[in-house]
Amino acid sequence: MSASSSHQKNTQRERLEAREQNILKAATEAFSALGVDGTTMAEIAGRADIAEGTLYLYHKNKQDLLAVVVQNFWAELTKGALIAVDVSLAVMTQLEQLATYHLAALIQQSDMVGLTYRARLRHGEPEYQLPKIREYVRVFDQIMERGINRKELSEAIPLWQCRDVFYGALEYSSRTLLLREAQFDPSVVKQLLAMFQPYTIDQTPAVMAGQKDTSIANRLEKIESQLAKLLSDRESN
Amino acid sequence: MSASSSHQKNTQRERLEAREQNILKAATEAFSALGVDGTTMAEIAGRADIAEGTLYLYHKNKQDLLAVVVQNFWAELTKGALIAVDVSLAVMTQLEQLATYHLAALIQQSDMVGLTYRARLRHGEPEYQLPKIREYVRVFDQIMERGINRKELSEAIPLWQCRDVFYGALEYSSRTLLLREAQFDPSVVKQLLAMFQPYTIDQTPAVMAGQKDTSIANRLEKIESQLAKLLSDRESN
DNA sequence: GCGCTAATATGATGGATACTCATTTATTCT
DNA sequence: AGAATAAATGAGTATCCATCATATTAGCGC
Repeated sequence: MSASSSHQKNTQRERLEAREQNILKAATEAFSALGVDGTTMAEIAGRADIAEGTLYLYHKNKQDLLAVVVQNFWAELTKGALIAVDVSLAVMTQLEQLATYHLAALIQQSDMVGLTYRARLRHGEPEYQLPKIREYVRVFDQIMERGINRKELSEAIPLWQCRDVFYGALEYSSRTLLLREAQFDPSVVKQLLAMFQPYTIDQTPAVMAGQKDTSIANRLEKIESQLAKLLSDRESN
Repeated sequence: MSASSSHQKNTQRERLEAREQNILKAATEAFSALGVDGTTMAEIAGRADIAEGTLYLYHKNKQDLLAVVVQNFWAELTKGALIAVDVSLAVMTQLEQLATYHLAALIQQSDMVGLTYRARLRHGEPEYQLPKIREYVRVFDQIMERGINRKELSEAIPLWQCRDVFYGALEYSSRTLLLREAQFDPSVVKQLLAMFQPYTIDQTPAVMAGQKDTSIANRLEKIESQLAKLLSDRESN
């Protein structure tokens, strides 16, 4: 029956897929624990229960395997970020959620940050940027775009510069926290978001500001009309 | 004569020092051009015109040599930063000078950033921070301290978080600019500094704002009271 | 079930490189 | 000048990435 043959095929494919996953897991754990230079291909092969040569059927070389490991990490991070951000809330709240998620992830999986820097170095130099990281960064961009569409953020906001401030500050903060052997610190996120405040268009205050203006204008108008009345009275005398 | 012997000693020491400098220069250029993995000890030895074994009289191993190269870079950067910052100017201007200097340096010597990440990885893992980098970072801290002392910055300013925002944002920005093959962009510095504005205590504007407020409020009140008097006088007539 | 073919897995092997060490060369001191 | 000390050398070693000829397994028609 075709079902049986396709079942065979599936188990075969599944075995290959499982092996692929085994290698990925083994490599991730090894790189993470021992560092890139501390990890030999033999070590990875051993952890994945395959021969050293077999690794090269799945990955061109060590650098390539590292890139796959790192890309996988950022892809998973993207999934988590999309879950962590609640699109229905205010944009600044979404940013807070993303920042919190990002900072916590960097602290918890700090090894991956180092591996990411290492994976970027292709020997054909042009300081490549990994596609999965681009996708991850898009989560931030999407929030900002929503903010502009919803008129919660100024259209004049310099998007890419904000992005660099956002991710740059969080990465450096995570390193600082790790250096102090400190835990996640929500004040980092709070301070960072406060710096974005100037770009927000606070809905209610806009109205309040208008009210203030009208109150001054009203007082001025009243004064003007009273003055005019007085003057016209004086002239008529 | 002792002068002659000391002269001998000096030239000897000078020769060793010169060799040390030769090695440093050769290693810096090689690492910068070829990357850490692309640079062999033989390559460095060749560029420094010495035998491979001689390298190991000056540096324990490749990793150690890399660390020296990177430390030297940051030490030079510190010198430059201290020159670039004019202590007599307003603190926000000093920050602008430092940011400009830092961003320009990162763009111009972007290889060094990658080498720095590589140098941090000691095999005895604890994510060491290089002393010369700490010194460099102190330039920022000193400016901020000055700002607090001079009452140009709020005492409540979260120092280390600002530091991470500052350096994190600039490093990420430099990467973005390089990725776009763009040049130095002063707007990056301007936008970044604008985000620090809330922490400043603007001297003259504070007074001016006070004057404006009191002046407008006072003028309105004065006018209103005068009007009220006139009106009441009119009524009494 | 049974060959035949194609796909997959293996580990011995080659080449490259970081680092060592016995030996050689230079320098200092008397 | 000559002994003693310091510096330099490069052949040798161990390790590791990557390859490839060989071995094993799976797919499939009969």
